[in-house]
Amino acid sequence: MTLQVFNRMTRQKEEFKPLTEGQVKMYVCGPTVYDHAHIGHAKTYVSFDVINRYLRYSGYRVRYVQNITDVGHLLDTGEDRILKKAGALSLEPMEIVETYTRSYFEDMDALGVRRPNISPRASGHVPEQIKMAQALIEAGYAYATDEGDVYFDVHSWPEYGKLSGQRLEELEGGARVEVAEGKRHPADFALWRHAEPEHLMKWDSPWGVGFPGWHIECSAMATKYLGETFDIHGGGLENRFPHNECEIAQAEALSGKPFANYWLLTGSLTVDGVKMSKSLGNFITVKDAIKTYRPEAIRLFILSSHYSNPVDFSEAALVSAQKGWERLMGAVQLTRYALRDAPEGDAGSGFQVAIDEHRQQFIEAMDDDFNAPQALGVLQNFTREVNTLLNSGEEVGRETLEAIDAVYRELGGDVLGIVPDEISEAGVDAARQDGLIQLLIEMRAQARSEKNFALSDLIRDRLADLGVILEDRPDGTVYKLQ
RNA sequence: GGCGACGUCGCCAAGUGGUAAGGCAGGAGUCUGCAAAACUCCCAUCACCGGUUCGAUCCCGGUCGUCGCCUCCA
Repeated sequence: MTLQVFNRMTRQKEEFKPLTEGQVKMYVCGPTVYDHAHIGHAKTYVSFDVINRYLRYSGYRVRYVQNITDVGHLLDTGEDRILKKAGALSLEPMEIVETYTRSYFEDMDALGVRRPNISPRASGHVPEQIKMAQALIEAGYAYATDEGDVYFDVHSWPEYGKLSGQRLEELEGGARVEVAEGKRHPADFALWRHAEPEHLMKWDSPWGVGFPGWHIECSAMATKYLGETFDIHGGGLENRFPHNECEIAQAEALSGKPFANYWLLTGSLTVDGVKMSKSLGNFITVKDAIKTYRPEAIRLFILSSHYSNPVDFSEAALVSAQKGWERLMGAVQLTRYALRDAPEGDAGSGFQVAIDEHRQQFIEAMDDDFNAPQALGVLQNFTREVNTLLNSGEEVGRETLEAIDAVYRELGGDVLGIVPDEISEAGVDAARQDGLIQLLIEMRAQARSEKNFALSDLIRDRLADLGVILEDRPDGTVYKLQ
């Protein structure tokens, strides 16, 4: 079976065929860097991270471009988000941009999100945006006003609204926005805005001093790095209208070609049933979430529902995800313990059938529009079988153990990013810590053999207080770090 | 009002025209010095009402409800 994806543009599941055999060009709308990222961002970017990872696992070469919006994204008051923040903190706008860009990558790194191949900034691509606006004017799709603003003329582009199913007539009726001076139609959107003298981020242009509109950066940068047509355009569903719609209009009006072949949009994250967003103030930052939960558990929580569905955040859901993750990791750890002094040879090779089966099921799930929740189910079923095997008392040879470990590393690690390569605490002397714990385990074993259970339980309890959990197995005692 | 989704076990969440994965929680066991972990067993007819069909949770229509977008948001 080949990869199928649900294309929001055509509203159906389609076979994925990249423009160039073996290569995928993907663009995902990135964040506006005026505040710390929240877990709503995490949902979108972890989702696309897994899509990126799975495409690579499937053998594709991927060029993944995700922009950083650092100019032009206005509040409904007309203020630039970044300028507003800069003014409030008496900082240069670019200090704000730098601070939150770093913060964003810090958070995504912590969540195990692989960095895009290119993270272009809007402010670094102003010439490209001006050029595109100019071309749109020349082609008759945009017009400049006396004030020095440039607007896209939505009526000149009959396909405007095709992604979201919006019709211009309906928009007119529902328009609550104050119509800017000089617009021919309320739905016309800005490609370029003139800057007032006190405005800090501004550039020269054929229409005077100003700054680019929000939507045009994505069209300009996606086209620059991926070409006039590329394979996948991603982002959050809430940006479908007007942002994605405007991107399409700008790019396709100029090129006459499809902007992107497949539109993959993620469902929003809600908190107590309400969308988490900066403007509502009900957001939980990634930095806060990581203080309480393992990054892998946060990933598992996000991957527990399909990327295109909305997901409701709750403490209970996170706890449940973390427990589920611990169950998986129990088997991973058991496998790696067994591997330490595994007998050579292919004992237990009958298990290879189960390995192949589950690997196949996992691939089938992911091939079906990146169905991570189902793939996780496969991994959990696999885990039950692994636990049964490793607790059976039968000899399991190195070959089989390595094959099991490979499943966890490749599917759980490389693809889903929830199984770390090494189970150890960062920043501590792992070897010394391990030695000390082993010493205590030996002392406790001695106490147990003398039936001194008071002492053996004391050792276990005191270690548990330190976050070291001991588990007695027929073949000895193992430990887990909490 | 318009556009787009969704409504599956206590919670989260996959899925299929032929009586429904998985995780969490819960109950009963096995194992254990006791635990923990693990394993076994138990735990849902899929919002409601019509229709199509031999048969629908999955297809169509309607009702109710929830959410997103239409205004900044990933």
